[in-house]
Amino acid sequence: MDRFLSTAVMNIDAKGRVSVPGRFRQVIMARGYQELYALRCLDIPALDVGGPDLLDAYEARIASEDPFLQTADDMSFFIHGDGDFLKMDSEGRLQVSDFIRAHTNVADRIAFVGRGKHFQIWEPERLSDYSADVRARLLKLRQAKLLQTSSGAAQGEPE
Amino acid sequence: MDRFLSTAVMNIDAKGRVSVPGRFRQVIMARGYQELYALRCLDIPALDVGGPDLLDAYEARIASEDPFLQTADDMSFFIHGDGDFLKMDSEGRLQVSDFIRAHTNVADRIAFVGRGKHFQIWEPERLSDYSADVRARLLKLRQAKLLQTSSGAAQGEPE
DNA sequence: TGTAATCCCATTGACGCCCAATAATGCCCA
DNA sequence: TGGGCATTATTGGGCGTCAATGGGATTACA
Repeated sequence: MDRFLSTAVMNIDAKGRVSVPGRFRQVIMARGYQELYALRCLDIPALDVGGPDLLDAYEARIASEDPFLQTADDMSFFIHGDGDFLKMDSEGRLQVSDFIRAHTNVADRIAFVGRGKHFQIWEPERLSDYSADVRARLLKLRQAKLLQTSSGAAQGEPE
Repeated sequence: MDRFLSTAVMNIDAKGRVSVPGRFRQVIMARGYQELYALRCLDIPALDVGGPDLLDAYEARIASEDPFLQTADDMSFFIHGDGDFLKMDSEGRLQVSDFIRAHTNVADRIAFVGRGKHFQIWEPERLSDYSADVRARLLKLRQAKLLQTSSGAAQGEPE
């Protein structure tokens, strides 16, 4: 499997380092990432972390914007200038920099959240809050769909 | 048969392990699953467990969404980040992790419920409650249909 | 030359692997 | 149809391995 999946919470040691979960390290190697690039998410206190192809997705997004509008320029600034590299040491640990701390508010524990082709970094408490929000939104969506199609009832799950 | 069918309740041992029912293990092998992936059901205290193709269905669903809307992001978060791997040991047992316990409330016994292409994990008591709920809903639905179609009453039905 | 990042090695503890014991099931034969 | 046997599923628990961690030594950088 070469996708980042599941969530793991790791401890930050006295020197400010944190081990990247073994499963994630396997994915990083399988994908051939030599270095990790981190971007601050716009509307949530999390970082998107991935290889060079993390930028590809964003750049494709920029390409679809009108280059004369400010949006494209803002996006470029956000992606190319406002990110940071995360270097892993020989043990697969990375330094929890101020860049990470300031945006996520992590203190002594840090959550790694798989997102398929990349992963996210969260402060565990904030993550669980966000997770509850997401689940509530999806449940609402599901119930709305039920009302659309048939009469109520039918509790089953997605096939 | 290569579908997960029926229900089995198994004991959790002192080391926090539980044997996957032999019948389910046969299906797992027949389907060639090397590892199992578990998702927390949205509105019930159960886990959906299946192979990698459990994700495939969801990812196909995501692909049909506008990737820049929040719904697609929520779905990705739920599927990629909010699940967990269940590793089976050489005897076909799996570790009952906190991830499982927190959502299902299992203590010392755990119910495996076949759902065709995947199966579910339940706390036995809650499962029987849920089973009663499902039957009640279906019965209500059926009776409502009866009233709609034919003249009222009609108590005894063909078995 | 002080600070911080990186490397290296030791320790720990969880997890997977293995073997053995018991229980359950199906099968065969009288 | 019933009893005995063989096979398999389910358990229990010991042990080794490896990931996660802690901390000292070394190097890079300002």
